[in-house]
Amino acid sequence: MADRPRVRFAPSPTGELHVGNARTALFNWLFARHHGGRLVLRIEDTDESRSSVSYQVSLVDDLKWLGLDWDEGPEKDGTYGPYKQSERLDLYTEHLKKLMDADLVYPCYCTEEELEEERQSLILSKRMPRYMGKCRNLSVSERDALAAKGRKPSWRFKVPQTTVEFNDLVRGSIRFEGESIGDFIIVRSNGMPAYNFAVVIDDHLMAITHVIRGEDHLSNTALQIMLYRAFGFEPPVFAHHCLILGKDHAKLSKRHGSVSVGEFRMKGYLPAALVNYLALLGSSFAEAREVMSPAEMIEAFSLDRASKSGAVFDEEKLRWLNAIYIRNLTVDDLSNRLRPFLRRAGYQPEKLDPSWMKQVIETVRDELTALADIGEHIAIFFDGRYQMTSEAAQILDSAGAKKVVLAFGEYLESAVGSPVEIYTAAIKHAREKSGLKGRDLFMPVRAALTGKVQGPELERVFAVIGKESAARRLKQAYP
RNA sequence: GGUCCCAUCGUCUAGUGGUUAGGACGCUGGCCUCUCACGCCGGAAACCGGGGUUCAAGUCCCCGUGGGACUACCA
Repeated sequence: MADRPRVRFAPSPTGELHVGNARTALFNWLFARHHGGRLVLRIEDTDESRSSVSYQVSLVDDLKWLGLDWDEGPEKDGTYGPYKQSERLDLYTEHLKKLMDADLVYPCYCTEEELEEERQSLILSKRMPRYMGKCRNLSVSERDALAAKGRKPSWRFKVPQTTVEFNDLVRGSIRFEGESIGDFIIVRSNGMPAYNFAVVIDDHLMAITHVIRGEDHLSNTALQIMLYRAFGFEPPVFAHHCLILGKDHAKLSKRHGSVSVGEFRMKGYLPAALVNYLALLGSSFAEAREVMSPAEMIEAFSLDRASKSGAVFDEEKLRWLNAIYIRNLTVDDLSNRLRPFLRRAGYQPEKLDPSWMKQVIETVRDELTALADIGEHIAIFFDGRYQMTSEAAQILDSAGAKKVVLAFGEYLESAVGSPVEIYTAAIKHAREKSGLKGRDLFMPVRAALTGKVQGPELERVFAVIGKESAARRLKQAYP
């Protein structure tokens, strides 16, 4: 293996960053960092109609959010730029000329309608739908005639009838027979390079040593290797990792639910948790540990531990990891990250007392599995927000419960001391007054105080709510 | 249909010829506890099928079967 590998992540800015692509980026990142190589970020925006700069911005933003930094690419100058395909057009033209001179390509004047027609008739006759090479042997006068009609040609590569074989780093030896491949377009009639053409030129010019990408590119590899051969370029090493699947075992897509990094971000997943989860999907590390820091992942990463079969995305497991990461955050960090989610839940974090808020967060953090869940957990701390559930009302609906709550409230009126002291004494008072203990003692207090039958330790809840608010709530429970 | 890839608990995976087939999520029983969560202890749960090779096959080979990807002037 080259001692300083150069790898690349080459997304097209035609949508939000998909978790599958994020995982490809992660694998490339881990590979580069593990081997002390370089990661190139290249924007593949040759589809003018689908690409947009706003997607490019969000893509770059999501990668940064995930903590996956690159060494060359947008915002990072390098000697192999530009790193955006739309800025490399002259390079493609130049390379097309080389193939023209070598007579390895030809112009194709077929319209999309004609091609579609051919495809349909091939399907009807149960044959493989592929381009049959109609324009391959057009004479000069025929070409001129077509051009005179105003037709702009696309350029097709003359696919050689050879076998293509290569060694995939995760899958081993793979071979394709040339006959099944039709002459494919390398430059479109609008002058833009097609994917297989642009990648080969860019990967070569950018001195990419390892192409690590999803299994969905496996069959493209054959076409690309043909182009490498046509140019006389040395192909890079290929590694095709498995795809992320949905519950139905089909490639993960929008219809399966959340698929973009942005969506998971909105739901309140921590970037570290998402990265950790993605690393676990379809790959394993030497030490069978599930929770790993980026440094540990870099250390243990190896492509030959990448699995070959697809991996079903399991949000439950992501949630579990996320909860662990949330618990490991400092309270200040958690508070900062929670702010936008609080706002979205209708709170005004900037108007709340920071130390009080810190106490609230400390109290509920153990039950938090995603940041966006914060709203439902902290309602009990706000007088105007907590609501009596039917289970709680049921608890309150007994003579014993009333006795407990009244006694607890009675003590509060003249109580002095710290909240914990007051709480402890009030409970003691209620116990003595009612003769009840355990569940019968605590549940009524909890129900009256929070309106719910479950939640954090009562003592902590009381400390956060405070004596006055507690007294008000008790009165409200038994007006 | 064609080409290519893949196949261990429901899910993510360990396993590289000899294991009681291990771990994690989820599920579940218990402990902790006023409750939930956290935490701790336990449980159920898998080698797609058939042929070989071998003293021995989850592991190697072949054939089925099943699943997936690709099959665009998208990447």
